[in-house]
Amino acid sequence: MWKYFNCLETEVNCKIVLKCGQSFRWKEDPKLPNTWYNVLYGKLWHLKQDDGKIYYKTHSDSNVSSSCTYLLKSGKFISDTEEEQFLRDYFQLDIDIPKLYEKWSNADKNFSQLKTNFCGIRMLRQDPVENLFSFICSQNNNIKRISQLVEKLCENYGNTIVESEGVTHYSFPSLKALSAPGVEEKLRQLGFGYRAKFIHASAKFIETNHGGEDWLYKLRKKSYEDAHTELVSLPGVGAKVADCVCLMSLDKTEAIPIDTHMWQIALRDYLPHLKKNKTVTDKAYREIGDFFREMYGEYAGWAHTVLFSADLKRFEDLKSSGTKSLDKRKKDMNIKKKTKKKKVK
DNA sequence: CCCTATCCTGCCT
DNA sequence: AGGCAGGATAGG
Repeated sequence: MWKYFNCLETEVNCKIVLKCGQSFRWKEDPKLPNTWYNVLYGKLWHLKQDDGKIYYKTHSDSNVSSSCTYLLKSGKFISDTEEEQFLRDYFQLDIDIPKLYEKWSNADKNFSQLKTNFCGIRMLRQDPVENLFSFICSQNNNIKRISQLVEKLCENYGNTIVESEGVTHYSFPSLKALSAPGVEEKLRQLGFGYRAKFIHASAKFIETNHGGEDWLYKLRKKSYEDAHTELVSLPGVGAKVADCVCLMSLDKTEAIPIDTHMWQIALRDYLPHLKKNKTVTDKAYREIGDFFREMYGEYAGWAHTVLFSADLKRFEDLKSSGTKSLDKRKKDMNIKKKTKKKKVK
């Protein structure tokens, strides 16, 4: 039933990688610990990491997979016999993470303290359509609600892939489905708020101005700068979302999304002089990105994800260890805000 | 260039 | 019942 290949946790740490906010659809199976499932490219996938191996199996009722637009780096479509190859591509296993960790540790003392507790954190190579629209949903939201919204997109505009144990699993919707008339109204009704307009408008924009999702895939072949410039021309896509898409699905390893978490990390540990800023200006945004790119090199975006995940994990641990520590952290943040305001005045 | 207000909603306190 | 969240945008 399960197939597998060898893969150490120092290479891939599924527990973190699948749940750190790169991708919003991986769910841990409550009955099978350390097991996750998700629909990718027309199939329902189950993954399990154990004993230096990654186990996997897939299901699909329909032949949706034959119509999916996904291409492996080799340029081939995925078929049943190529599932391992697909996973190696999805996890980008040709990239030697321990070696990169070594490099980043030498460049950054702060990083070297993380490397033992947070090993095996790497970028997934996601589908650009799912990646783009998930991150349009992400603005002014937390992971939990982003996941809920993404799921609603799939339920309402995706295809049924497989039904098992009373649960229907859907694919992520196509660009065409999201650009159909009435989508904005429907999404508003479903609780997307002002993001409804952006989702519909971006889908339509790509369809009419660029001729469909092929344009998105082709951004993989363009430079980081070019791809970024193209993406921010979409409605609802600013520098941060564009960098997420560049990094997570367009093979731009140097792209560094600066969200409020990374902003805090940068102020705290690397660029304290930016504390004078009230908001993340375009200039500061670039300064932070350039700083990390200079320090970490070609795969700076991947290094950023390690910093980010470590910070996120700490925060979640605080949360689950009781409300006391959460309150304390919140209070700390409030105090900081107040003192900051005073300084400005 | 920097700053501010506004956009929606659910989840949290 | 009010604050706020893994932002984007328009306008001053």
